[in-house]
Amino acid sequence: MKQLLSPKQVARAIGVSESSLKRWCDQGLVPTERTAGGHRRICVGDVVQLIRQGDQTVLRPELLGLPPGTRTGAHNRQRSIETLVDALIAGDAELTRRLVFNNFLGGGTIAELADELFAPAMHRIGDCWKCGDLEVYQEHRACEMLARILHELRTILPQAKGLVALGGTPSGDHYRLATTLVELMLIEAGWRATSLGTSLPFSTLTKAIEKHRPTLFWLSVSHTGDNSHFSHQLNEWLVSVPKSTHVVLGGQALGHIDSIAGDNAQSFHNFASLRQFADRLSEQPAV
Amino acid sequence: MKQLLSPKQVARAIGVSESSLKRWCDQGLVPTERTAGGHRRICVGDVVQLIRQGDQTVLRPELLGLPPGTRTGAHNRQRSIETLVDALIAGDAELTRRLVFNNFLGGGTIAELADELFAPAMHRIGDCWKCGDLEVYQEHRACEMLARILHELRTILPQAKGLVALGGTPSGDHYRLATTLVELMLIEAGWRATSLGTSLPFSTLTKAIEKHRPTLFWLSVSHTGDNSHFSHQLNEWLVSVPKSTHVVLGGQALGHIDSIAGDNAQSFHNFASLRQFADRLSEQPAV
DNA sequence: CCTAAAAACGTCCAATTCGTTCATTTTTAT
DNA sequence: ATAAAAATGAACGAATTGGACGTTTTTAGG
Repeated sequence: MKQLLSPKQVARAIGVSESSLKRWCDQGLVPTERTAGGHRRICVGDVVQLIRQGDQTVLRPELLGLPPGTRTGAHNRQRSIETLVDALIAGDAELTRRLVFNNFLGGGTIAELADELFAPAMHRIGDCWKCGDLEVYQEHRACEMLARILHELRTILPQAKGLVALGGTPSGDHYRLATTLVELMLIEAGWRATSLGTSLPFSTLTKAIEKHRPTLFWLSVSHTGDNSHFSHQLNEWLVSVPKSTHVVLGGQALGHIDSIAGDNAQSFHNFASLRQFADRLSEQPAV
Repeated sequence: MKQLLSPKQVARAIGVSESSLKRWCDQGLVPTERTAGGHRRICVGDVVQLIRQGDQTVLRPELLGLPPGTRTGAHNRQRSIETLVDALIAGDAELTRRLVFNNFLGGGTIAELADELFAPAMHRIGDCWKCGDLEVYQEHRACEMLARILHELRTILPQAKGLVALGGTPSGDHYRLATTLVELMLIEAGWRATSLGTSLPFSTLTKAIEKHRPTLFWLSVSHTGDNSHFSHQLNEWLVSVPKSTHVVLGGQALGHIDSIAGDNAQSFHNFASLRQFADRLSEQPAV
């Protein structure tokens, strides 16, 4: 439920006078709702947008339900990654949350955040895991924490009523983060995106597409059992997808796949390019 | 035929105080009927009209649309479950959220919510799935939606600094909801509970316990591959857990397990009894 | 049908917010 | 460097909000 705040609360949270905030509301810089009596009500998501777009400093993040210690400003991405990795491995949920929110409020799209922060961090954790430097539970816990924070971010993203997108991961692939990130990114880009979850057989993907007729369908492939078998199944499925649905593929495990069949399927190696593709689709809704 | 709501219900739905709403009714801003005794009754249509056309009186339409549970009557719960199942199957995230939040804010603990709402609903969905009445993606999507809402609930639970609890699901068990529910329930009960995630090998559980020395460790078992093999591994692990950690077991798949080794392990069949056990543990922190 | 608990009534009041004006500070242009 | 323009923050009376209270109506359950 979107939390509504009074101008005074918002003003105190971001450290400006109530007068200025009211003026911004009246100028349309901040989407404002009104009570029947004429009092302004502002929802947290819009405040967050204001903070991200402008260069407002958050003085009292706790008033917005954001983690304490949240500041905006220049961030060293490299340092952020390292700190984040440490926090994730240590299982420090609070620190993780603060780091993510700091980077989110500092501006930049979800796609950038995914490419420059989450992907490198999880990649690094994956490496440590393979080297045996990490316990399984540490890796799993890290994913859990990030997933939780992504869900939290989702609640403060403005929800548009754009085109429909669906997606998920194929059978045997239980990696949830990537598909959740795609969902978030598309929502930020104005889509009505829904992640169907993980480990979905191709047959049910077909059913979902038949039922919801999405403009975009993403398949996040982080892990495949038998590569050639998967490749075969994938291509068989791809050609069966109706032309009205654009299929996009992504994920580490795609490197092992030879070719991609179907003339409305494409694979992407980062979130930024996928975002670009999605934006182009949105601009020309006539398919 | 037309649904009538009390001022309190409408007030909560649109996010204003009951006083204000009553004033608006009396000013004629909201068409209001009266009972013989003088109580106001507002019909849903008028509220949505007030919101839609409302020159500027948009607040929070998202809570509208259901007769909020007046009391924990069995009748009402039954209806809640059915509505929830429908919403989950249809993939209606908004309605699902509304239902869950209404039931939570209407009073009752997480344990009650889990036993009386989530468990029956998911059980029903599981049944439909087995009967083939449901697509795989519908079941997965339902889990995704619920998981997201649980994470949201978590953010509004007060975080205490009580005893430490860890938990998760064993290898091969990817069912996330149950372990998340236990985590939530324990947090509500004042614990510092962390779910380590799903599909965790017993060896890493041991490592986690060694590292964090939790007072309580839960294992949520919804799915086991080979029952006898799992049973053997489980019992072997149980006896290896240090005495300072109480292990609790739960989940549908536990019915297939014969016996439970270890004198500090116990199994539970519902959330309420687990909650009781956790409360007793909290009261006598000296172990 | 009757009883007790829960919800809603009407009223009151302190706190908050409204719209406006105005002095002060910051930015921009000459 | 100076003046004009724009943005800020404080102050004001009027209006709105939301919580508290004791009383009355509705509802749930024996």
